[in-house]
Amino acid sequence: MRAAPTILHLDMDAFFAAAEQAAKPSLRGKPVIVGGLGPRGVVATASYEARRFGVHSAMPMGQARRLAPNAAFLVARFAFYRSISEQVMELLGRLSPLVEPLSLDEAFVDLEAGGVADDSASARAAGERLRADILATTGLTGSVGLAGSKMIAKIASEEAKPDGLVLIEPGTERELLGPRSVRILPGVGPATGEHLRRAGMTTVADLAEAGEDELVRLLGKAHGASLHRMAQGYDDRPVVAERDAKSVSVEDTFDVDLHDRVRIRTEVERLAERCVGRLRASGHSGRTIVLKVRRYDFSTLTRSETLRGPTDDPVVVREAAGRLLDAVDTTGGVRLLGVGVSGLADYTQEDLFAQFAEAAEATAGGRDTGEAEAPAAEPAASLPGGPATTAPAEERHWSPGQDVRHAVHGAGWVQGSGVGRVTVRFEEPWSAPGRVRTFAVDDPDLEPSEPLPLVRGTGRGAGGPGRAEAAGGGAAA
DNA sequence: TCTGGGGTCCTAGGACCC
DNA sequence: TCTGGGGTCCTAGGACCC
Repeated sequence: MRAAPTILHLDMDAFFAAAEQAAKPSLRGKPVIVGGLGPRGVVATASYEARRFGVHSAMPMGQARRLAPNAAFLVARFAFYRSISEQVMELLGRLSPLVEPLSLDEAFVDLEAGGVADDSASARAAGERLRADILATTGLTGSVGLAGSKMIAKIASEEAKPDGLVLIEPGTERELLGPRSVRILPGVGPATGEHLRRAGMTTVADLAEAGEDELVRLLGKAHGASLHRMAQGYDDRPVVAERDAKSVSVEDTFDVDLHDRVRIRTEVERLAERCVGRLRASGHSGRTIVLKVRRYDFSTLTRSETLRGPTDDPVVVREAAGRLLDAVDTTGGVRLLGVGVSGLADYTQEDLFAQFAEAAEATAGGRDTGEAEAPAAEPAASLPGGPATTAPAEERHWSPGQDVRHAVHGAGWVQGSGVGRVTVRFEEPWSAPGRVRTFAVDDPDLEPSEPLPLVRGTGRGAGGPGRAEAAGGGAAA
């Protein structure tokens, strides 16, 4: 809590969808929906045009298709969004050493710590300059909230959307919050909201008038106490630059439920190896292995096992996950499987002794030479997001939204594919809306390519044009 | 075409220890 | 020995967030 509104919250507007519109001129001004395109996909982000049809984040894709059948439906390209995010975060870093990213498209910045603002006027100026810089660098708009606390800054940026800035003068928090729904407070979701409603509290003012004792009785110690403070407009959480990861996990929802026990085991092992790949990439090892199973009826359970010491050995994690699976009843079918590791330790501080003991124990049954094979064993999953990570090598798969390059027609993106054909629109971020052409899916002139930068000249970020990775050449026979 | 994937934090009970 | 109380670790589940 401070006397000047020097805590800034940035929230990029409809980030994934806006990035796609910036990359694809023909989609500007049109409804765009980004998310999982499979039979069980959900919406990650809907453009403002799509929101007018009632489409929103976390909505099942099937429902989104019914509401907005003419929208462009695109697969999420996380590597691309990450490259834009890095450019934005770098701009934030110029304002202050205290930047706390919350996700790819959202962050808090402590302007006071950066020495760029110490009152309302200077804070507003810094916020407006930031918005202009983001637009110039990425071609995208972001909304800014400024306030004396994190909570209020976040509420302010929400209020500012889209493409705006809202500053809330310290001292006016309570009158601002009072009449609003309890749901605007961070930490009040559907369940807590319903809980409070049944207790007769629907507005923040209701909450503020309730005693702390009552809220604690209703919601538990931590939640009740924190809500009591938030409702008064009181929030003194600092902006924290680096927070260590606490867990790493991967999960897959299958297009159809899995019944075959052997297949289920194979998938768990694959997930374990992917999880370790991510764990190692982050420079960690971990002690607790978690298996997650969602059944046909959406009921979800987790089983965990804590090892004697941290590990980043794929064999150890795979075998632990396998043991956990042994104790789970999967009759009726499995919709989702996940494997996670928590209790993270710095890779460099890893207790090799414990790891050896653990490996020896887990191996009792028959792993041969231990260490040597482990690291290189499974280079497979090359980081999240890459559309083709799970695609079989033989048959080329074209995802809607994917960037491609054609030997004759140049840069474009996949609009759709089916029955042996793929439709490509040829345009670039800075070009006019382009033309559509159709090819055979195995056309040797067509290859996947890297995203182009959104703003011409700022060559950084998206990896630059040209480099295609055409695994093994297009003539897959 | 009914429900993703990656996280965080909290609670509660039991085991175990002092 | 009729019975306490606190602290920590582990496990499972739930709410919430983007």
